[in-house]
Amino acid sequence: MEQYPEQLDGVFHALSDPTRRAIVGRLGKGPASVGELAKPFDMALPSFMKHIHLLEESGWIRTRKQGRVRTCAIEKKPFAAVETWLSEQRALWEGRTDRLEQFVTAAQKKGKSR
Amino acid sequence: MEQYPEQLDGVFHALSDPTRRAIVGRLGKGPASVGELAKPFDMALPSFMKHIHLLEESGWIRTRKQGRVRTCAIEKKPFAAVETWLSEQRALWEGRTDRLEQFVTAAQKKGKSR
DNA sequence: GCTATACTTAGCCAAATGGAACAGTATCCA
DNA sequence: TGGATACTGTTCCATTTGGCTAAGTATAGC
Repeated sequence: MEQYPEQLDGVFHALSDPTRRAIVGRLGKGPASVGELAKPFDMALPSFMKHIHLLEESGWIRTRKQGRVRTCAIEKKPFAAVETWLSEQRALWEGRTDRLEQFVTAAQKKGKSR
Repeated sequence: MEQYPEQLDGVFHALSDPTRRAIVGRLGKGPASVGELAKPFDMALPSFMKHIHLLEESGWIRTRKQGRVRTCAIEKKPFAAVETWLSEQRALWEGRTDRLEQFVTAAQKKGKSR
């Protein structure tokens, strides 16, 4: 149930940048190449790549290079980590831990598969 | 439904530090003074205060000074903001937006008041 | 009034972040 | 083979972060 705190550091830090949230948002609709992802942003590619790397290191995306194209896809585990943290907090301020398990399980069923 | 993106920057950034997550966790159990909050941390007070200020600016806590004691309490709005973002993402990858409203409403009912 | 308490303000520092430019490398296609 | 495409590696830069110390202010209590 508990997350390794250092992991959460990265998970949340990744979301603190609008470019990265946008990337996660875009990948929610399906995988895409770095080039595709970069197009909407007025930013040099190397700068953009830093965000891609950070997202990969923090676990939000996974990437695979085939030929000269690197394809990116979303990872769902971090969402669960964030949800777990949220529900732990709610459990605290509601003063009862029994709802914790309930809430997480329900949330993950909505998010369904992996 | 949409959040102002700059607000989300701060909301997530605040959570990317373990000290700040711990403070939020502690305040989930009820209000506390800066001194009380700082006790568990092996950190100079001015350093600790920076975290308090950042949490206040990002909206996670509200503080009030009475006499020489500043008391801190949790704010619940940012939780809703995070939950909204999460559910928007889920809605995306589930390919249907109709569940979005549902999920948020359900989640907020669990978090109840405020 | 004096002293201890509870922050505050100010300034310093090393490391990390988020951007840039420029020059590679590795494929793909004609 | 030769050029265009899609990254990648390297280096640079200003700003932000997260910590520190030292000194200051404002109550609270005796």
